[in-house]
Amino acid sequence: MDILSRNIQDYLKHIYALTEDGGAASTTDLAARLGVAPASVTGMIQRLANAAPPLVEYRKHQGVRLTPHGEKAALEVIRHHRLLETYLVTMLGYSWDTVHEEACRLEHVISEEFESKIAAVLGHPTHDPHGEPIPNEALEMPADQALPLSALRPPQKALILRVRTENPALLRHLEQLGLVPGTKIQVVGYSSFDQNLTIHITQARNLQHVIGFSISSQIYVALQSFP
Amino acid sequence: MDILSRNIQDYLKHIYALTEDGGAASTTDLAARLGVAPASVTGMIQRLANAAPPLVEYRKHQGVRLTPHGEKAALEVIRHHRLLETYLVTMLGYSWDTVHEEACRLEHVISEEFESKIAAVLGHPTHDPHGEPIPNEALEMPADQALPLSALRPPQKALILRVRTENPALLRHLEQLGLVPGTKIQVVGYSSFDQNLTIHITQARNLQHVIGFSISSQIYVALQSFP
DNA sequence: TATTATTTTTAGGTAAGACTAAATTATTTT
DNA sequence: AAAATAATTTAGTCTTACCTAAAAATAATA
Repeated sequence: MDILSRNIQDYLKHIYALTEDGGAASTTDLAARLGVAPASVTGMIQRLANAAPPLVEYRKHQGVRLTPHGEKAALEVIRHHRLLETYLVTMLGYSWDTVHEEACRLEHVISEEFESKIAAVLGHPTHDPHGEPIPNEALEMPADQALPLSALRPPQKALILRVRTENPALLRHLEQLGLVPGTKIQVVGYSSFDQNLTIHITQARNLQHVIGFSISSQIYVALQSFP
Repeated sequence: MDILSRNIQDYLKHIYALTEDGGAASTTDLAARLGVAPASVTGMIQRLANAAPPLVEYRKHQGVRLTPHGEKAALEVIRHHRLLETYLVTMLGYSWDTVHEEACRLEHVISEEFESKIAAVLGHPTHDPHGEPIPNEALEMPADQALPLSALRPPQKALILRVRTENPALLRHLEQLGLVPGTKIQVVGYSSFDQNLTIHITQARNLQHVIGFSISSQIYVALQSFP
């Protein structure tokens, strides 16, 4: 298992995402993300677990996690992806809702030389245009204490760190609302019935939006100490 | 045959190169270029000829040429490749002997949006770093009356237009000699025994090199009218 | 025309995925 | 605890997209 196919790289990338919280990734979740049948996932997982060296740790019915080897491979792909997104937006004028697709294709083919050259041109960025952290050259993920906006309650204040979605329509919507990384907000309302949050954008005088859980759970923020 | 595999794209690219002179491309030549057995080429050629629409015109034992459809596909790949080479050298500091490999991988995955964005950033270049013409957006190849340096005899003068090789070692060698696109030269010697040419570099006072046929036949020039 | 070189055919192989259907195992609910 | 539901795995197939070696056919050349 010397060179990993694009497909395998994608599996690893998604397993990484599903296990970031510390748990294991289930067959079904992986299948849903990858758009294939659960049985296909089991098959691939078995291949990954039996590879030398093993890329995942797998016990039947318990889900998978990445081995150190698998994690390294996943981080390599993720670094490629996020550097590419940053490059495309910064240097080629891509909009943040269209970069994902292009980066998904390029991430599997660029060389280490390409990676290091765009990293240098960009000044070794630590976050991509969506605010996602970019693993450094040693593949260490910059840590931050982000929590989902959906966890906040009035009158908490926060700084938007990242937007965890690739849905182009949603990204355009968020951009319109001004809910992008770097924006300072205050939660001014919460409805326990539908979990809607009312968000006030600190910088703008009269800007206020009501957003549902499916949106607020995808926006990650850092709490601002309340004076 | 809606989306063409990388492999097919490579076949088309090489068929294009082998038929630029007007002739047909032979199975053996193609096999040699692609690094596969002749039988494999025959098989693939038949697939390409039977595709809808057909990508090549093929009669047994007569070699292949591209159909208009196949040519269009080939030019698309070639445009990608040459724009990428130009971009990598100009914007990311690649050296002209290392770009080829990177471009070969990227050429198959970039979108039309990517293509048009780098073309714009570069100011719609007509030639790549090796002097090879870049098809324009309409996939028309810029014409020029280049002829191989090996065809010149003393005391003809010429301008180097392009260097038709991807061999990194040879490219480095040529760069050292100063035999790069844009250089003005004069042929000051010819040996009919070994076909060696003695080349004087016009701009430099005392620079003179003796080069063999295997090199001079890969350098393409435009004749300069002799005053 | 005989020989050589090239090309094509034949027959078969591999690797990477994906799929369905049936069987098994876990988890809930009654 | 038994039954029902949900999730997972097995087993067996299929497709695609190549590749190859050896034999046969064709074309080119001495």
